[in-house]
Amino acid sequence: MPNTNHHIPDRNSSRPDGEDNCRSLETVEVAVALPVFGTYTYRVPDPLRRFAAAGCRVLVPFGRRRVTGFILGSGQTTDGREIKPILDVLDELPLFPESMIAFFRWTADYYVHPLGEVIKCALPGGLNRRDRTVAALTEDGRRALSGTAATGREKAILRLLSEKDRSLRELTAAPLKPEITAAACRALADCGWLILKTELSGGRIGPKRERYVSAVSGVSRAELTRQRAKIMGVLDTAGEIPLKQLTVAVPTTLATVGALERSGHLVRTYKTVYRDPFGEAVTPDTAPILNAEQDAAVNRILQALGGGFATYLLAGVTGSGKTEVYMRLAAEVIRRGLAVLILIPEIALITQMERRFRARFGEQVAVLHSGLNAGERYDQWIRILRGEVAIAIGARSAIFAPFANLGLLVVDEEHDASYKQEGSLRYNARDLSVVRAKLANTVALLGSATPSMESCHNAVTHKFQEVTLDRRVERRPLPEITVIDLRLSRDQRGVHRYITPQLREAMEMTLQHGEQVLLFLNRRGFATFPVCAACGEAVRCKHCDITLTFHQQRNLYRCHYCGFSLAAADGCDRCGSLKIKHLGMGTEKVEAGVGKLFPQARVARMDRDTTARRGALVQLLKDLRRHRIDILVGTQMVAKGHDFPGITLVGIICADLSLSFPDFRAGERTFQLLAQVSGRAGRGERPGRVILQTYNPDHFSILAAREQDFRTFYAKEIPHRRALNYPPFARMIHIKIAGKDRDLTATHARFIGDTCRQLCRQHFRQPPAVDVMGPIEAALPRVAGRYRWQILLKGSDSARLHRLAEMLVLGQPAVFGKREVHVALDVDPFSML
DNA sequence: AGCACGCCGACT
DNA sequence: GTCGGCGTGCTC
Repeated sequence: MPNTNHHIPDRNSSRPDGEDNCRSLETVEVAVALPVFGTYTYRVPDPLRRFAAAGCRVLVPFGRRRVTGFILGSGQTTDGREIKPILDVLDELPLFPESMIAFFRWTADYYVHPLGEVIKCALPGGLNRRDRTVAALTEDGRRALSGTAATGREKAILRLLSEKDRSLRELTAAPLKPEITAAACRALADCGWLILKTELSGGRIGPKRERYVSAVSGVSRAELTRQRAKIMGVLDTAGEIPLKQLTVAVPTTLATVGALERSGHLVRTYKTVYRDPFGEAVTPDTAPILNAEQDAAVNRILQALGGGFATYLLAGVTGSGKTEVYMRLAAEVIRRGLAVLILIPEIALITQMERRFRARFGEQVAVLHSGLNAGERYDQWIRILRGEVAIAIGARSAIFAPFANLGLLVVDEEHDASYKQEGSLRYNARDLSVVRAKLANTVALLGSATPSMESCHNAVTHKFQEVTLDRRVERRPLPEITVIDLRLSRDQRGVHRYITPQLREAMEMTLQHGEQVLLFLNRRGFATFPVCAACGEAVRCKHCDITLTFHQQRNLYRCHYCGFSLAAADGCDRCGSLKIKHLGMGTEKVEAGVGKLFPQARVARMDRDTTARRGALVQLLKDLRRHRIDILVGTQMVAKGHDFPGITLVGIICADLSLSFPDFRAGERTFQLLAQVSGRAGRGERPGRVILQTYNPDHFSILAAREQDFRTFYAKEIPHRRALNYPPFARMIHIKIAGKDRDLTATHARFIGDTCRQLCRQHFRQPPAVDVMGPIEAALPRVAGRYRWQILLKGSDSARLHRLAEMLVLGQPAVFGKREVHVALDVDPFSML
């Protein structure tokens, strides 16, 4: 039977008085969903008063528009200013608990981001309602289109509108003719050729309503046809069922059902249902017996539960059974009537974790990630909000899950860069989890085999409590890692250059034993450095300062930064030669080479190119598990937390790629990546081994990865961080400046740098200092046609750093107000490319 | 964000 | 002289 939607009883819309003391607010404080700092006070008209509560969305007048806002609480008295009334309350019940408002405020403050935008970002998408201006052609306008009164430019606008009405935003959007401006449209409206009307748009996402049918008893069925009698028979046994289910049971038309309704035999009703994001059902499991180490870890953290705020760092080697620790703690938290939030870096791993949790905890689990469609996401949110689930598992955005009674926050693979949101609100969900735990006065648990430098430092300085799992479950040994010096095979040609004899031998042995091999190379495509053999010119991107990557499968050169591509058949851009040398290797080349070396083996590839299609990744993982694949070649995607029981050999093709990144975290990332991918070996019955090929066999990141010991790495890395005053000793805010005009962007970058230095001189006369570094050109000076500059603010006093950022955002409108140059702040940056 | 206000160059 | 370009400021 297909997965049917769960039925939810509809709530009684008349709320008992006194249920919530907020519901008598005369004025409310509202954060609007716009890039506006500060909040606003609105009056609540009498008829809306019983609906207005903290956490509800409202429609408010703002300037001459209507926008969505969020009620934060009761309003402040404004000094004699006009107070406008709210126009509508958009939610019957609050969309988030009042307790989360302090968390939203903290987030907005820390990341120097407008509060309303933070809340909008936190909520499931598709809820925002706002006015938009729509242009429609008038009769006069239609005539002007064929007449001579209108100029060419005016006719271009009118022609667009002759097809259909269009919003002003759509008309003035960049890809459409740049000469279309809002002002020009307004001028046409003054001529009477078009009219501009205001429409309320958005907010389409909401509960799903499904049609149900049920029989009415006591109506004579003597006259019914056989078909209709059969329908009634089904309803008699099934009771109230979804209409969809009825039409499956009895192939029938809606007209027949309608006729039966009119004759009074059945009634149709609507019910709110949840859209179900879960795949196949899972079989329940029972908790396994913990080993002594796991048991000790669980007990230590159990003692902290209920004792207020604390952060625990669970440093457990790969395969040490961290998930089981999370599940034991979750069980206890749930037993106490509290909720558990679990953050996982990637969707593929969420699915794995979600299945394990559903096997243990059944229906009490919700998921939140970008793989859900808008409706599913909304429903999962509502289930959490109503307290119908006790566990939510999700990606970084799930840090905003609307629990009012959190008892534990878990961040798995806490070192993972995926917790850092890039884009407009650049938050780090791992850091926010500690903040949220503090505000909820509860425990945050950060788990990793390769903890970040920041978390290690917090453990060393006793801000975090460290709990370790040093051994794998069932006494499985950690894989033995052999380091191979790639410099020795520099003279080799073709595949032998990157598959050394040692790796090849190990692969042969593994395949002979019927075991699986994982080959890791952190670069996709076939060749990463295509060069014309005739003129020596590299194949470059038109819009970025970077060489393109050759993709054999699609026979084209592609830019991994902006998506630009060139057909391989066209040859060299400069001299037209068709002879292009494919230097630099990616996973595609490794896959091809390995296929030739082991023609009898089944080789598959796992990278962004092969997993882009929905469901492709899950299929790949399934094939691997069922041993339909002998050798899997992949990028960092294979390094992350997966449990591959059949893999006994991991080959790291070239360990150095991430080491050469121009970033102070390059060493840390390299260590984490190598230790993690090594951890994929020997997770089943048979022990694993790793062949690690590198040009830098003596680099401490690589040596530490060989030991699979984050403490070794930490001890070596920390002096560098201290010497250069990098995190964890200092905090940083990264200012990114980008624009299409080279000179304008550079000039503006210098202006911002000068402004920062001036503010520092004015406000921070005494130490501790805030260093303003730059502006310098970004490591990739041009991406997608935009010139990029950056300024780094660095200081050990986080409060000062933030004051500077705030002064920039609030007190220096010229910095951010330039139309041609985009300026963004990145607090605690992860990647500084 | 989006809209109005206000200040400067190039046109009827 | 004005039209319309864009920097600046404001939205309860």
